[in-house]
Amino acid sequence: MNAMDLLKDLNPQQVKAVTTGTGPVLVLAGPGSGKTRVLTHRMAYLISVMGIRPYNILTVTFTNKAAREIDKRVRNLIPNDLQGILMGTFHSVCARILRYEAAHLPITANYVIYDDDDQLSVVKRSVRELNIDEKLYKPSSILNAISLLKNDMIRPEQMTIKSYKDGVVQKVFDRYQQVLISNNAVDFDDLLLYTARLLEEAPEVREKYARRFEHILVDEFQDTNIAQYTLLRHLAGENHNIYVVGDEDQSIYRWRGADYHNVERFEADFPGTTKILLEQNYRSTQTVLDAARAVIDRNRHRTPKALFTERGSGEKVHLYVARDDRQESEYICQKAAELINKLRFKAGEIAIMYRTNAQSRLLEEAFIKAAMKYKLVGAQRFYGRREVKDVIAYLRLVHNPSDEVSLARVINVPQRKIGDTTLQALMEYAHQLGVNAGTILLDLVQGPASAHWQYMSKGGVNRLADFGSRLQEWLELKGTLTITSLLQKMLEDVEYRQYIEDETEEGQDRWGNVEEVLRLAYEYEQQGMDAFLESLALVGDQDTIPDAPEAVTMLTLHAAKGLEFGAVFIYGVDEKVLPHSRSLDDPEELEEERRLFYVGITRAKDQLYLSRAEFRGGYGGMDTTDPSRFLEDIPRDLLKVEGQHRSYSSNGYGSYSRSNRQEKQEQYIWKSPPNTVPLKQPELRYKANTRVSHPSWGEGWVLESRIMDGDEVVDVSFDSIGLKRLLANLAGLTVIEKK
DNA sequence: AGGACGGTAGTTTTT
DNA sequence: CTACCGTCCT
Repeated sequence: MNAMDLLKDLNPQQVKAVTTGTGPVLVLAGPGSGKTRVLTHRMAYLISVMGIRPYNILTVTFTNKAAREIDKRVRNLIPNDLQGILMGTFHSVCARILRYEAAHLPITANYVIYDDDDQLSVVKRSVRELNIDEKLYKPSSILNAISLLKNDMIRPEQMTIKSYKDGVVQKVFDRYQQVLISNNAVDFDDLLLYTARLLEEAPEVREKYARRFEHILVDEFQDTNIAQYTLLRHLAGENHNIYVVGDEDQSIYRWRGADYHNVERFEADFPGTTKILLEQNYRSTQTVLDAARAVIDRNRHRTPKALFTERGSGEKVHLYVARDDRQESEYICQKAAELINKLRFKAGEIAIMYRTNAQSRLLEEAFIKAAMKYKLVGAQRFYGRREVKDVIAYLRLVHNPSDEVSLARVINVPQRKIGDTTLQALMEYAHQLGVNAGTILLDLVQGPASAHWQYMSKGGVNRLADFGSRLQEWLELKGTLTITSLLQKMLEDVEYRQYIEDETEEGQDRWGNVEEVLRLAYEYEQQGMDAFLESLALVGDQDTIPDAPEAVTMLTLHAAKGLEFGAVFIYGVDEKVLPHSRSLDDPEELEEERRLFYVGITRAKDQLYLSRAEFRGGYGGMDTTDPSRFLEDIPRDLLKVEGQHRSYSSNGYGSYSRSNRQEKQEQYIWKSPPNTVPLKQPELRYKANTRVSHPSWGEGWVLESRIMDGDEVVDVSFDSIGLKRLLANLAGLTVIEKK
């Protein structure tokens, strides 16, 4: 492909970004401005115009999805020209480097990667061994602290101890790391950390990679943490050809260690950086962009961007103020139905976003009631399922018998009468001798001849030895069988199927999940166990969720990043929800909440619906709310307020705490009775024994119809699917005949 | 080893 | 309010 063809569909800013010279480049790309487009065209430009060999290019992303997308799009531009390129997520690139450079590390090349659950179990064990009170210091909070320290590349001994808790974290951190190393395991953070340290401390390794990667490209740069930034700095140290793309305004992972100040650091560390702004937006209407800009402009430490579009101003932003959160969810459901039925929106073009997962519940209820299809993003994870983890743990154990976390997971699953006491005794004994439980287990296979036999409990030792010989056998088979056959053999040996597949539907599902793992294993026959386990650990299941274009998407604002929808609803734009109550006392966190709102707004192509409720279900009863402070920043003339409640006297967004106490009193009056002016009871549109027709379920008989909460609720027995409860206003039923 | 009870916490989650 | 975890009891 020649340069002309490559550039023909780009705007001037994009052309500049794609064709700029070598050296450090910082592309700040507003939402919808063609960030991925620029990155992929730049890669194609490097290879086909500048003649760079793919082997000398490194491209890193945060998600597998992004990596796949970029790969696909570059191949589209320059087919068959990517041989030798290294492209992948930070974690997978690091995993590869570490496998290759294991000789420099405290682990061997067949190390396993621990996920959150595994990490937590190591922390728990460490906490117990150190006699720390789990009530006072929750393992999950300690783990969180450890993770942040690792992201910042701080070793236990480098910590500043400001509180007793810091001291606890320090001790656990130290122990935790020892356990990981002795298990020949790394956690997600270690992948980055080990690589960053390796490049920092081993000049010959650093030079090798820094020379190879003549050009480095980074996606979503604003989300890098210190470890990632450090490793990039070292990798780019030789050639300085580092091309980073990002947007400070979309940095929403501070709590995971991401530090958008890396954008500022970048300019300082790489003098002569070419900085390019992409400000033309191809996604949203000008109204949406103006609202977004009004919200984000109040943040500091950012490069101001003037997003513009050629799409025209479009519709106003809808703001709906509901009485309570239930009504708010019903409103959204109803509006979504309207968009689909009246405005011919595809359900898949509609998304509902919220701050916390818990908020999805009322929405789901409303959708179920209205018989509307929806899909929930990020609810249940395939790899998080118990049976999947069990099966993987078996495989990991055979791959790396030092892995005590996996051993502990499977040694009594299915039950082998090896209880906690026996296992603890085994591990303690092993640690005293400075070896792993697996080592002892395998030695016990010799029976009473084993030097360790007498140190185990009488009852437990035989059962341990039994499991040991199983493990021994599998280890011997490992070299001869394929992954699939080995896995099948193991599952048969332990009668795993009988264990999980009971008569229930759930049992069937579970076995189905196991079969899915087997199927995945089959795909890795050629690449081997290392690659298979690595991909299980590092490849999320984002794309194992089937696409459902006929359903409305419900997702958190975080999960919405990088996506776009024709119509976007943002649910719960109230103080303490967005911004979240936990962020209120920290200005940095408030800025991040603001970015989160910004990300949500800028997902919308045509229609944006913001909603809030004057009463919201707290932990106990109902709480009164204040409108989100972010709403105040959106100019009134961009909004169309659609709420139907209370006075709009104060500022038009529903109650606002100008005179809070008085307001509250007033609201309580409002609450009881709930409808001071009783809503007119709508008349029943459907009666029992009426033949009706539904757009998707066909015909059925009305069994009963009544008014609930001011809505007509109809029970219909459909010929196709049986009994359904529907809202008359939304279901779109037509009467066929009356009996 | 599994069920019942009680206490406690209750954001976001690319890998 | 509920969902989850740990503990205790059978």
